[in-house]
Amino acid sequence: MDSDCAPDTPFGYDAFRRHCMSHTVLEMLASKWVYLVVGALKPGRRRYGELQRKVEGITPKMLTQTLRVLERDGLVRREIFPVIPPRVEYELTDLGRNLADLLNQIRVWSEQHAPDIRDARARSLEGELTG
Amino acid sequence: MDSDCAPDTPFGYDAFRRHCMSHTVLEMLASKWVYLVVGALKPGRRRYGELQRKVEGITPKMLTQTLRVLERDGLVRREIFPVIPPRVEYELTDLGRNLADLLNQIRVWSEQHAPDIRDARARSLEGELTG
DNA sequence: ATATATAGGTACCCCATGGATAGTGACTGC
DNA sequence: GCAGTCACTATCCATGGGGTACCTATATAT
Repeated sequence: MDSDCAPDTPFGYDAFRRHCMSHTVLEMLASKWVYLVVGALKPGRRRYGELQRKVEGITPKMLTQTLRVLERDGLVRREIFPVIPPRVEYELTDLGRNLADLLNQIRVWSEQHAPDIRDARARSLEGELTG
Repeated sequence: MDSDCAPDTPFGYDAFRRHCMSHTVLEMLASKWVYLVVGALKPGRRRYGELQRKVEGITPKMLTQTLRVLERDGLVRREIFPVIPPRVEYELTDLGRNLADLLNQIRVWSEQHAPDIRDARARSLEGELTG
């Protein structure tokens, strides 16, 4: 799990190796909810309910789970205001903002190339049916 | 599922909306095996077994499944040579290469920032124990 | 002749994880 | 006094990721 998984690579880490720390980081990032929650936090600090409304279809369980993972890994900061009804705000850390720029590019790519992929899927289905 | 999920966004797609095509694209990309297989194909065309050795820990089932999804979505091309023992080669399409550059940045990020995240996790655990 | 290795997969089973639904506490507004 | 707000937690169920075994057809080794 330490950096000695690939001493010859630029940063001493190699995500292709299953027990390398960078592999587990990739595992954490490989979630559509991580993309979307980080994307929703990119413009600035947000409350729980705002995130839930922005990320359509996320359940409270998955939103909480995703936020806790991001907090644990130092990408998100959580601030609780002891008022009633409760008020909790989330914001990206420096590390989180750094990552958000990259994840955002992927999100934009998926929006840009959605038609290409839809066409590819259609062609693939077509080929399946006609032989 | 069509582009009318967000007519006002730059490309007519919005990944935050659950039934938008770009959301399903993000869903497809949100897999560590997609990252690693695309990363392994980035330098050039590769055989099945080469991919299996490069992506440490991937099972034949997941490798096949991942490659089929990438092929279906037009990111990877598959070429079969009818010889014995069988020979099958995979390579990125133009669309796949385009994506690979982005995914590669994420993989590099995860290698660069693995120590930061390890430290954050350690601090998080520490806080749990001491209160 | 028999055993083993290769290459690129399938077939099968199991359990962890994701997803859906319901509930909770402490107030405020009607 | 009843519904609504807010940020969750608890519980159940189904999907799908993951592991193992197996397949075909040949070349090589014993």
